[in-house]
Amino acid sequence: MGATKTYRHGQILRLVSSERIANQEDLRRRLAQQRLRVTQATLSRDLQELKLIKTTDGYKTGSALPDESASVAPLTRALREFLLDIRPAENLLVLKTPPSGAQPLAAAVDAAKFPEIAGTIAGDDTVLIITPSRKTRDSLQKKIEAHVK
Amino acid sequence: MGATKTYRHGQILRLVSSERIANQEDLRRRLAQQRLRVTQATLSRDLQELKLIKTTDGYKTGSALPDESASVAPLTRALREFLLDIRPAENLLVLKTPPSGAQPLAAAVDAAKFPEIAGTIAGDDTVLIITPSRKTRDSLQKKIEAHVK
DNA sequence: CCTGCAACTGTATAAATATACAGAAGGCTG
DNA sequence: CAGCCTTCTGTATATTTATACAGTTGCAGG
Repeated sequence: MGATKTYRHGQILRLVSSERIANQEDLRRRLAQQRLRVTQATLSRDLQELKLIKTTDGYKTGSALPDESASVAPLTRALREFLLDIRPAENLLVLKTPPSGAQPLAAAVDAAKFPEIAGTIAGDDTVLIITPSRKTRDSLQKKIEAHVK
Repeated sequence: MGATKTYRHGQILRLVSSERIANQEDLRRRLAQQRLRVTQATLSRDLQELKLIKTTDGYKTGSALPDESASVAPLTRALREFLLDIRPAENLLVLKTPPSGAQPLAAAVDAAKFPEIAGTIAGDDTVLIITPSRKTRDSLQKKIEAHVK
């Protein structure tokens, strides 16, 4: 019974990686061209099983994601909006923000998942970033400064 | 005017990374607890701007994704279903399947995008995989065998 | 002060996606 | 072979997300 499903999954993966499939209706039509006639409901299930992800640029496999864009853009935004000052101190980095700017900024920094960062603590107008060493702190600082330029 | 939007974005990033936000209604309620009252429509726009992605496990940033699962799972499936025998021959790998199993299996193998594979040819019950060298063939063979175990 | 414009948001609704339910088909056990 | 699972799928519908449109607000230039 099950041969067609696996085959369909293979075809879905192929299509998705080779062209832009904007939604399930698109995909259904595309498959129909190859004699694979199924309903949207089935495709909804297929896409879940294949763990394909809907992006603004069509469905993608988790690995084939543009990366960066998601984590970096909001960080740049947050830094532009909130960052008043950067104060290095050995293996620590202190970011100053306007009142109540620290929480959102820290969230954006955390979301960016810098490998240098051991942890962050945010108060009201101050974010403390802890890195393992002076060297990693320096590397991180450079990256952050690059964002605001 | 725009201060609240950026702040809201920061909060969304924080929430999304710290708890499971299954849908926009969830997110709306969660933000409302913090005096951030906006409608689902606004959140739909926010999530797009932040490039957050909806997964079965809630919204995620592109970087914080589980990975692998997408391409590997269907291959395992296909191998379990179709693979009868593996026959190595120098830089070639011959996979035997039941009648008419070759096309779907080849589709799954292709979709997995192994770096070792130069190309595949599928007949009715035989898939021929071509790799650049004996060494790469060996590497590929090991990977495939690992799937069926 | 007006006028025009751009950014932001809500309301209402369209579009897209997920799912409850039921039926068909294959396999397994006794 | 009957009875019983399990898998897969379609239909119909519920749920979720995106968007057309309109209103508000702040700001820039005249």
